[in-house]
Amino acid sequence: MSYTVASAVEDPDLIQKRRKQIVDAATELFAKDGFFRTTIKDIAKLAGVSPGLVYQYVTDKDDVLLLVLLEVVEAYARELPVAIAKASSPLDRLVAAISAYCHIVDERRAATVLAYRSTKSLPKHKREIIQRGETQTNQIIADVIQECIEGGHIRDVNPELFAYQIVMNAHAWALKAWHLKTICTLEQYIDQSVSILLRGVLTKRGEAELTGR
Amino acid sequence: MSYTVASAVEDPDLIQKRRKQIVDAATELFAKDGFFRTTIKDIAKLAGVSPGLVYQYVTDKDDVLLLVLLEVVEAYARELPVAIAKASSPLDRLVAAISAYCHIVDERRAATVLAYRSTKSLPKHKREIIQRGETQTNQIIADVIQECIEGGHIRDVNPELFAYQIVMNAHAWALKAWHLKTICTLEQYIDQSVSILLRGVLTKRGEAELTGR
Amino acid sequence: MSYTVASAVEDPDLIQKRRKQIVDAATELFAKDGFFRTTIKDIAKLAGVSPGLVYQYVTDKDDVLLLVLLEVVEAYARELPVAIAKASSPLDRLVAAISAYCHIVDERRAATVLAYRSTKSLPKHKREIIQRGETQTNQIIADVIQECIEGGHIRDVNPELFAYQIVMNAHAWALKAWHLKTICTLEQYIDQSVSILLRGVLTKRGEAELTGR
Amino acid sequence: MSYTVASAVEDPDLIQKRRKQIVDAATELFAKDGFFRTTIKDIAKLAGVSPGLVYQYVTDKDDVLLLVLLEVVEAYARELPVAIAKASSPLDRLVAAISAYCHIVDERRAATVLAYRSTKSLPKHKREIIQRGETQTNQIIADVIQECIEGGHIRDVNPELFAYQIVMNAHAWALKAWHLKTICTLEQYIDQSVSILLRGVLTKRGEAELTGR
DNA sequence: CATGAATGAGCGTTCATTCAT
DNA sequence: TATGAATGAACGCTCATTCAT
Repeated sequence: MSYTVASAVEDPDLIQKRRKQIVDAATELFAKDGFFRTTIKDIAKLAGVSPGLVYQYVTDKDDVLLLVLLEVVEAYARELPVAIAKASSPLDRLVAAISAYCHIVDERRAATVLAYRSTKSLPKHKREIIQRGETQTNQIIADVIQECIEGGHIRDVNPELFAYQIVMNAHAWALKAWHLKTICTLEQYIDQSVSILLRGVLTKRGEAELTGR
Repeated sequence: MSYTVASAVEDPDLIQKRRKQIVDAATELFAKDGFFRTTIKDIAKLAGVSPGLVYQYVTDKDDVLLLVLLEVVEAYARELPVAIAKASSPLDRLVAAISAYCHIVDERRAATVLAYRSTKSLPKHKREIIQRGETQTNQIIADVIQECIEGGHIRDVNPELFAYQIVMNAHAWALKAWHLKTICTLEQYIDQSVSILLRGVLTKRGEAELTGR
Repeated sequence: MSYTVASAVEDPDLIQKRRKQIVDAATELFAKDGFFRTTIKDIAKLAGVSPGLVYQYVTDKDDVLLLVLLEVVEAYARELPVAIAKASSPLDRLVAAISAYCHIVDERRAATVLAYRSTKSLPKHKREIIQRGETQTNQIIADVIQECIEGGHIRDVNPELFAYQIVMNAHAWALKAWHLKTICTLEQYIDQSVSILLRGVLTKRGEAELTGR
Repeated sequence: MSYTVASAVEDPDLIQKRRKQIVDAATELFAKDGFFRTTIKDIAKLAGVSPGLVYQYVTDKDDVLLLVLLEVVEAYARELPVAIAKASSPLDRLVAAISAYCHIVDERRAATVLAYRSTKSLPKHKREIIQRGETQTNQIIADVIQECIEGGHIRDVNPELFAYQIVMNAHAWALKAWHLKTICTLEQYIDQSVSILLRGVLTKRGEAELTGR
């Protein structure tokens, strides 16, 4: 997930501190009002700095968005492996992945929606940085799937594709929260997701394994 | 799907004709450049009318977006029932729904992505009009699911929730086309979708029914 | 002196009218405060239009400057031939050129100074448009000089170079008006200019010709 | 050429050293990019100091310009007398002045152009400091002219005015270098300048004197 | 003395919207 | 009805200047 956003300031600690202020404020405002309706002045004000200050840590308004989306993508890449690591068997890892992804999304609903709304507002090059990050996170899930296939726990589906279905299923919780929240809780959503997504691919052995508990 | 977008012009035929010009142009441009980067002038030019003319058929730039999204939502509501009607058994209807929805999405990839990006740019009231339309379309699928459950073809899942999973699965084809297109064709995508989503919920009877052919 | 400054407005009469308003206002302000200290808003206000209007007739602030300088350069190209045409002999034409150029400069002192201050503020390409116009005007004088040389009225100097000296001598009246005005009138300036510049190059015949009157 | 640019620093040696750094850098940048397009940061960086440091030796950005222009004007005042002193007769001194001024200009073409572009950017008071310096340098030439007149070498022209013509003739070499350089060398330029400017004012005696060699 | 992060006023420019024709 | 010129508020961004360290 390599990227560099240029800054006029040298001190790395200061850069980190200021960028956090800016990104936090921007995330909140972008999520609430959208990228285009949010002004740099709004962000600066909420971050408690001057508008000019922002441009010492960022080249563009685009860059602010990039930083915000990067933060989201990195949070996924950071938290998902941790959740998976707790499970010991391949199948448990897969269940954990489905469930964990939904939880991570739930914690960052606004930011996840933002990613869908705004990634395309980024110039091609910056957009690709985000997409690369996304693909890498998906790969983590695809690897678990691959492992399950090789272990004979689930049948031979396209791992990448299945990973995408799991991811999209989780994202749906954020994208359609306005409605889903009216018909079920997060835990119910996860249960039905696991039950449908997983049962659709389990082998006999996998099935036995899962119900044996 | 009731809504009214005010117009200064009286003649309903003219309103329809002009709005079609405007909406067609806007759909193309919004999809390509996004709502905020598209100007009323751009739309007018592509529609072959003057910028002032637009405001005789629309109150706002927002209104243009509303009209565009309404058109998308209505297309779903129009085409989905047709596709389902061709199938004779409940289970076939469900398979048809999953497949048809993917096809409809594929034909309107840009517009579907647009809906995700831009619905939130609408003021609350207008946004709800769109969401209402979406919910109605989902209901069509939920009804098919309900029918399958009652017929004992699939087990007792939450119909609304399952409908959402089917819808999101289709939308994913548009939202992640940039990557999915690199790993499979639409038909492969549909196959794996049906296979996973459906197998996850089939009852013994449903299973027999499906493999019996 | 070909050039085109793009305009969003179609009607040529309107373009001409508005551009005149804008250029007149800009010329006054640029001359008084300089290009960089003058804002588009200042220009618009003095021209009696809105700031946005300016950008319907001009692409850039640079373009305003280009238009202003073009007007100056064209005024030279327009008025100089007229003044020269009145004289019947080559030598008279040369005297007329020296004198006329000074008068033209005097009438546009501010604009002439502006050209010296600001031409370099133009991007290379636009700058060259101006320089081309300047060179063309110089050529008019160089031609008269050539004619005088061929007629044996003045000795064999480099016509282009001598033309430049005549031009610079006139420009000096604008560039150093702050001081020259304290030591002589325009007519005195012209007299001494003619007397020095011309006497320095006259042949015997030319001398006789001139003093014979 | 009295002037004082205030400084927060006391040590005169340091002031001189720092100001030289600043002025050297500023001269280069102003000449290349113009006063307004050059930022204090640019200057500081090229001078190898911090932006804040600049403001310890200067009150204003204007002040930097003043210092730069002062340096130019002083260079003229310093070098011209030296060149003249070498000549022994009044007429030789006049020829030397014309020639030397052109050489001095040639060595500082960029700075000379800068003076024309930017002097007016100075507030009235600071501008007058520069103009005073300029006038003093001109006086040096005017004095030589006066001497020539009194000695009967040249006829009775307005010394100040003639001095201006000589100065402008030299400045032209810088101002119009973009074109003059394409038609002659500096030496050719000087030759034609001397030949035209001088021959225009020589008395019989002066003429004899000059051709006698 | 020197640094460089921080400020904030102000500029060029865009564009939704209006309205005379 | 339709046009398109005109408006002006608002935005992204720059940079001279200040000041705590």
